[in-house]
Amino acid sequence: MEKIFSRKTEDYLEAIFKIMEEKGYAKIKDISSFLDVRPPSAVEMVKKLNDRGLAIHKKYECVTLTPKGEEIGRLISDRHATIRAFLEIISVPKWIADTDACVIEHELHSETIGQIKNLVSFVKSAPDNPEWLEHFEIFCETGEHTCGEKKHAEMEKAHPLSTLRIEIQE
Amino acid sequence: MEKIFSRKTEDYLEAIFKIMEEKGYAKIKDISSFLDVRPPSAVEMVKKLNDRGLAIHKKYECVTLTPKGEEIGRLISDRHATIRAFLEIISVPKWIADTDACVIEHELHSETIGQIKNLVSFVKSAPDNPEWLEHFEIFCETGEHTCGEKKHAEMEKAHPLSTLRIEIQE
DNA sequence: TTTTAATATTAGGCTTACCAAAAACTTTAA
DNA sequence: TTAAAGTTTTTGGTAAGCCTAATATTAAAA
Repeated sequence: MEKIFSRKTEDYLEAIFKIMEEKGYAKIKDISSFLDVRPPSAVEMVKKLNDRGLAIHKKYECVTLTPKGEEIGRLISDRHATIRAFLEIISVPKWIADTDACVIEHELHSETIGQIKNLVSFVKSAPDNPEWLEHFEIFCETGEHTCGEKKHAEMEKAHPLSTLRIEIQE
Repeated sequence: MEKIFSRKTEDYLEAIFKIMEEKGYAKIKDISSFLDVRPPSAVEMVKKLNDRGLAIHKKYECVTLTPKGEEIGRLISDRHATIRAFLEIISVPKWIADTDACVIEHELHSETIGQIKNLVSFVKSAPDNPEWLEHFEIFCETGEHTCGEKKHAEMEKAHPLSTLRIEIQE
């Protein structure tokens, strides 16, 4: 599938998809509060989705997705889950993982998403919690390899996770 | 640093930063071809950057960055390198890694970038090419853990890398 | 059933960032 | 030093998405 849809189009399709998963249909208000926009914005976009055959909507009635719209909604939703799972694996706090997944779920090449998916599968299906993940976590705290033979003098210290940093620099 | 700058603002600052790294200054044409936009677009944005104290530009003259603009340009440029390095570690082809890095280098929480940076450091500073990376690559091809004890029947096959897929689904 | 509250829609406007065409300026080459 | 070529700027327009305020419709409560 070529890149055809704008980021916002995908956002709306994903939102409607998720709302429909729960309730079977979506109202304008559901969509606008899900995406944190005002109702007129949702109306406008839903109208476009309808015209493009991605959603079905008649005035004052509920919104549903066409098969095509649903396909895209599900795809983006899956990407979201994949990216989120990956971010959690590398110890990004859940709330950040979720919003950051929103940000990067669009526009990544399928190859990239595929590899992230692989990494997630690799870790989750590993015999146990793989050893290197523990090593990684220790590395995050200390900047040292537990099993380390070489010392890396010129190596920067790892970037510690902190929930309290307000001013953030990298 | 709070999120203040639009994605495009950051793109322009990064572009000017990189061009300046090479030549010491940037011309409108350099910027517009770097970002693949037409000169009037570059002129327009450069004017804004100038007004916001991020770049210096007088009519018909070269563009340079102020210290503040340079700081941001460098930050984005670093993020780009980090993300790209990560994508290459998980076997995303270079050309995809590069364009995808462009896409996700903006708007990610510092915590997230920090953890990706940690992962990259972790792998690159590891005593050798860490064992699990090899395992991961084998996993990508076969969907199996080499050292695997448990079998995961319900596990999906890994998503193979393919340079030839035209139609892409996940 | 009628009033009220909630929701949806329209109308009109804003901002960002893009573009093409034309005009202004620089640089290069004759 | 003037003409041609190249670059930059201005002008005027477009599209996507968002907003507020006002209006229309539906749903709920009296």
